[in-house]
Amino acid sequence: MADMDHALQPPARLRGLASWQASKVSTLGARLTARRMPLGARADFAVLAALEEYGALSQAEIGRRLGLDRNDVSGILNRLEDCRRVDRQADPANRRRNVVTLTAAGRRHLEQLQQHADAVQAELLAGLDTAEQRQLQALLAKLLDSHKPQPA
Amino acid sequence: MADMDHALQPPARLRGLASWQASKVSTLGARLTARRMPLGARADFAVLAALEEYGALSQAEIGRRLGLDRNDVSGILNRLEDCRRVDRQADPANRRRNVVTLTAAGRRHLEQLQQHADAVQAELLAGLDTAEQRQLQALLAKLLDSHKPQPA
DNA sequence: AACCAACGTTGGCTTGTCCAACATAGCAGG
DNA sequence: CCTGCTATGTTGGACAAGCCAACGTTGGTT
Repeated sequence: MADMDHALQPPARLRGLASWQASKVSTLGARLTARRMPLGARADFAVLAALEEYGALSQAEIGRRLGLDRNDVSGILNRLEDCRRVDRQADPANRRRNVVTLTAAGRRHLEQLQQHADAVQAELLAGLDTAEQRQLQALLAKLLDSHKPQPA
Repeated sequence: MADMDHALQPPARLRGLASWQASKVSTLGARLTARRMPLGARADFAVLAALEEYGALSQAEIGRRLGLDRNDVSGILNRLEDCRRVDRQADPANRRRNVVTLTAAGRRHLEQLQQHADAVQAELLAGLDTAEQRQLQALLAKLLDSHKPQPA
């Protein structure tokens, strides 16, 4: 038994490697998310959340805030616009830009996704007590802040 | 200034979402890794580390310990075998299995990759002090342990 | 003998991340 | 004015990771 437990452990060289750990936690989160959310909902959630918090944004601003490429923002907005969850119009003040706005349907969809996200969050962090969960979130946030300039 | 800082922040709905944070940290680690390591070296490192720590393994065991699919293990081993970094032979005791062994070249390559991994690790965690780094690693390890049964 | 489970392989599909090229629009210099 | 330079949005494709399906082989069970 103890032998089998030991046999299933990942090697020590990986157990303490933060980039490997983060990758595994990330795919774990992706699996849990996939069970509850419709297809491609993760990116949608991020974009809708940005619009809800900051109001109208250009696509480039969305990308900068979320760490996404312009290209991918474009595709996500196509999906969202098809479902009438965002409104995309040329900015009269700067015709290079598109002003993206959250619609009522988009706001409703955001709240739905938020519930799924909360459920996934609880499931993912179930093995940690409340204090540990907050610690983990704080440490990850600090780590990400320290790398802010880099993302595209 | 403070305005612009605020403008670049991701929305609050995401900042505290562990699955989103982990995903971002993961891609950050991938970016840092890609700058130093040859192509496809992350999976190679994991497999070589497993062989170094546990000795000869079957492909299925490698997959279980690393949370990888059999399919992907197969491909990784093709790469490693082409470079003579592992040896793959049918198990005489159970002809379904392949016994995978680390070669001297594989061991050398592992140590090289370990150095790169250490550098990436340091860069990734640079924004945290030593105590915070250990805390983060411990919390991630505990989280992963709590989900052990699930991975394929 | 017949059935089922495990193993390794091939092939393909989906996400997420990223890069290159293009056309348009604003801006700065002369 | 005209000439670059930058920013923006779009299209297309490359690439790694993760996953699933199917197949043939082998081992174990009944």
